[in-house]
Amino acid sequence: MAFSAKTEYGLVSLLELAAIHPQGGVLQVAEIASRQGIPDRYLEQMLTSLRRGGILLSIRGPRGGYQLARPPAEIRIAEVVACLEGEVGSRGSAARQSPEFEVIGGLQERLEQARQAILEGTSLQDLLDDRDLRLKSQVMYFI
Amino acid sequence: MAFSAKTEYGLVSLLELAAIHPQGGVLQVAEIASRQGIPDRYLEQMLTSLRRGGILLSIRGPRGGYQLARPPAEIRIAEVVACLEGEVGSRGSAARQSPEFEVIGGLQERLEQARQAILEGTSLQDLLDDRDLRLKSQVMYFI
DNA sequence: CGTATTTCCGACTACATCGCTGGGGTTGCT
DNA sequence: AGCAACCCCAGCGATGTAGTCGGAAATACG
Repeated sequence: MAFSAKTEYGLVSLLELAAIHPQGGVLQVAEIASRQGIPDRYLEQMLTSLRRGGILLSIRGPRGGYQLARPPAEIRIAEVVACLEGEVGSRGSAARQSPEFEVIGGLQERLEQARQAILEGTSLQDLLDDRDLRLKSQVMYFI
Repeated sequence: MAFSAKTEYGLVSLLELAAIHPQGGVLQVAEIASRQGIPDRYLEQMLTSLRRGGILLSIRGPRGGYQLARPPAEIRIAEVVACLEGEVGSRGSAARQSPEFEVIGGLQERLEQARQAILEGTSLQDLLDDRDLRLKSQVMYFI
């Protein structure tokens, strides 16, 4: 199932920050937003969530911005997604109590576990490597 | 990710119908609805979708109702889910075109494929077996 | 010290979707 | 004919999503 815009925007921003992390990179909201074509006042909220979740650090004032709190290899995507689309409590309508509903619930659990396994097994570094691969093959195409 | 109520209700109804399929079972909307505590006028719509999708057959008039169009082993859950939560066209917001967005898109594709693999690999018969197992162990508990 | 720049916080709006209800129409058994 | 079931579709309230806005707090810089 698709990510929400919140989650996409947050992940894209983390990718940008991860790309320049070895240089201790800091980026401003407006910078990321204009580069990715995202409304900057909206992106602000996602980056704030990520800071509250301990994934980003922020620097206030002029020449401020955001940077990763840890190296990309130590940031699991599961953590990021939980941080961005979480906080919507009260899961569904209390799950009916017939054996049939329980069976369906079990199926949903298996689906959720499969999803979680992928998100847990993917780090920001993995996505960064993927991006670099795409970038490189695009360059190859130009030659 | 969680199923919508539409999908849950549809699957539960199919389970009820599958349980009595060997007897060529037919059930009426009101029957299923009251047994599962679902609003009957709402359930009607799901069963109509399933009929349009070729998963159910309907019999009109008095003594009418719904029955499976095929044996439960030949009904894959993927088909059912597609039928129930489909028909929402215009996939998202045209997917931004930066390499970073493409990487995220790739991740979403992998998630979707994992989900689809489970749904494709599960038949209505599998869920029915699961239900019978739960039913049996509940009986054991009473003794 | 003052000002400009940046993040921080919370409220607000517009729009879509979801879960559900209702009003008839059609079919077909008896 | 008459009733019992499915059929179609229109609408409604609640909720969530995407995006906007106004202004407060922090801080680099002249």
